[in-house]
Amino acid sequence: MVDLKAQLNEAQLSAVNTVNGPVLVIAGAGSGKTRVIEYRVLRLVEEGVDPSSILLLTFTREAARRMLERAAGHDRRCSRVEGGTFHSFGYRLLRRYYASAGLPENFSVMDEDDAGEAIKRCMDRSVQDKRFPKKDTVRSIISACVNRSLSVEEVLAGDYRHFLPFSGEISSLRSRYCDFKRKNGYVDYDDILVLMKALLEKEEVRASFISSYRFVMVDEFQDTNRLQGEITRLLAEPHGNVMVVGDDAQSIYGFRGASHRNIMKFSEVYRGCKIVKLQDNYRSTQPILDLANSVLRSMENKYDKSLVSAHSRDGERPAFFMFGDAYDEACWLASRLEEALAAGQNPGEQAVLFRSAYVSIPLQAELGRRRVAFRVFGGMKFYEAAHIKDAVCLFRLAHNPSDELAWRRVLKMNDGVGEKTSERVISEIRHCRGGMRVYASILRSGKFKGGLKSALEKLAFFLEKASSEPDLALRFDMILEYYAPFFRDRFDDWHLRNGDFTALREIVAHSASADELLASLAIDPPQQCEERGGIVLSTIHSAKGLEWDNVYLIGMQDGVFPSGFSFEKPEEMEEEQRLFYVAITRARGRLILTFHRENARNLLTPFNRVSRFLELPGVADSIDKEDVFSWNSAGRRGRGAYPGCGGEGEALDDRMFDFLDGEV
DNA sequence: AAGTATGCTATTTTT
DNA sequence: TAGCATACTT
Ligand SMILES: Nc1ncnc2c1ncn2[C@@H]1O[C@H](COP(=O)(O)OP(=O)(O)OP(=O)(O)O)[C@@H](O)[C@H]1O
Repeated sequence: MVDLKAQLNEAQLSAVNTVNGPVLVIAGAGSGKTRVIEYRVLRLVEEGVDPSSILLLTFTREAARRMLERAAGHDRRCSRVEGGTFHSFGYRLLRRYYASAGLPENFSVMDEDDAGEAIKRCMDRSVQDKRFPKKDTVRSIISACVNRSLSVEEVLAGDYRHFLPFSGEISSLRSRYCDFKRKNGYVDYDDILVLMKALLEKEEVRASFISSYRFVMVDEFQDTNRLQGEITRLLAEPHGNVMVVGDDAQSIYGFRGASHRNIMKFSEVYRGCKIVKLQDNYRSTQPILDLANSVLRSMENKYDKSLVSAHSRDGERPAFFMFGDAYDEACWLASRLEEALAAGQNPGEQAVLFRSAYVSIPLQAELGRRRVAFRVFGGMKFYEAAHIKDAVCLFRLAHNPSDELAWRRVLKMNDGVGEKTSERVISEIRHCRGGMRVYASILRSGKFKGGLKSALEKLAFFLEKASSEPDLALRFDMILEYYAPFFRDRFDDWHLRNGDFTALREIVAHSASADELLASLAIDPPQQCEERGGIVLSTIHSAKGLEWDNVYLIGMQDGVFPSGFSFEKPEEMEEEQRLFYVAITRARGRLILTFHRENARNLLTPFNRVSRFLELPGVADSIDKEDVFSWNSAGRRGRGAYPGCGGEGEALDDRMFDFLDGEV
């Protein structure tokens, strides 16, 4: 038995020991909320609760894996606890009850790319007006409707005023898109939640499935949306044993329909629930927390928190550096990281965080040049690259020949085949039923002529061969063989992209089934497939819940962080500020912020001012401004006299921000 | 008629 | 840099 008292403070202990009934744990960053879940799982299992009757819902699958792994370190049975995201759990539910959800057995999960293509296809028929929203915008609008439980009009009125005249058109497009999904057995991300909720309301499912989960825990509850809140309620209904954990000040997914409403209303929905507040911060030194507190205090929405280091840990004050351009910033940081590694620091304890993925590109180039190992989290995912998507669509087609979106992509790989020709071929096979042979025979039938004919014959041959190969890795090899000529033809840099296939093959080889593989590519995309270890480069969003000894927050330009898209929207500005709070509180002992002048982002709006967050009351006083422009890639010191950029420890003042508007 | 080359524009965060 | 509209080519 693990001695809980040695691992947890009193408040944590009371949360862990409240086994029955609803519990709300609400507390600031680094106060040990995740640890509460970990030890509560452990305690339940050690008490003899069947691990498979415990359900742990987290924000990413990785987070669940980490928590359960740690708990399993104390008691191996914990690894049998059911854990994952709402989406991954929902997917499993749909696999089991597909019929009740009105889905065919071989339904497939669309990623955003697929959803966009499907919408475009539904759009072609009606829309002419140039001012009509683009397919990706339509997708966001439709998604917002689902995630925020609003009508198209309401979403438009809130965030897309200029599209209000198209409200009717978008609504009908939405229903055409839904028809398309239903006819073709597709499920998009939002459908997973919608169908999941619908299933959980069915008697059949309640009796057999829900009742097998006797303890439900949800982490990061401040970032759940309305549907997820409902789902949580339904899961907990039979027994009321539900623990939710979160920090309203860390709500950073409002753009995706999440609302801290769920966590704020929890105690109203569950009257008499146990509320646990954790006061002590075990993660960071007090100087870092002082900065975080200043950010919290200057928020419009008052948070009644103040983070206090549990052991009054003192340490370095956060430092701020400015650079003349992105390259200087990258070189300086790369050097600093190299020094840290040379001094024996663990690369896995160095994290570079940024608001948007593109900010990290110069640093990636520089680290690559210096052969420093790093991993990237967030931003463009590996599986979204065109060549990977091509290979995956070939895989999908071999697995399920009624996958219309995969057909479109695969057909268009051929020269001379575009929108119209692929549509023609698809209309021939659309009403096909049966196995691959039926589809192949249509491709070979005399309906097609010339180059198209031979292309389709090759495709038919490949599909029959691949679909009859049971071994997934061997099937994947066939796919690469078929794809190779297209690949080399289409991508000049194909030799650079080749390594990705090796990585993809690894994933394929480790998958239990084609269904599992395809679902996990969509629902739980591998962030990246390169080697483990190395310095961490991550968007702040992807850094949620994590911590490192040294954190470098780069790209502190106003317009980058906070994002310029949010300037006019107070609610989004608050979210940006919460994001700043999240970023700061990832650091254990050292926090460094950097700014670089942008010379040529585009001619209209280079973001050359320092983030307004650094001007917030108390913030400047919590940060040491280091020598400005004192370092540059040429290794020169003090690149000339810049007004207001002088000496050591000088407090940030307005001049510093203003001079940047002038020519440097 | 359909496909493709070219040049313009907008460019966040993610299950 | 990708996606889209437009003009050009087959
Ligand atoms: N009672 C404790 N004694 C010592 N260390 C603790 C205690 N509780 C938590 N910690 C440590 O504090 C750090 C932060 O804990 P944890 O990740 O659980 O915080 P959190 O509240 O989930 O943070 P966040 O809100 O940022 O996700 C971890 O390194 C954890 O091991």
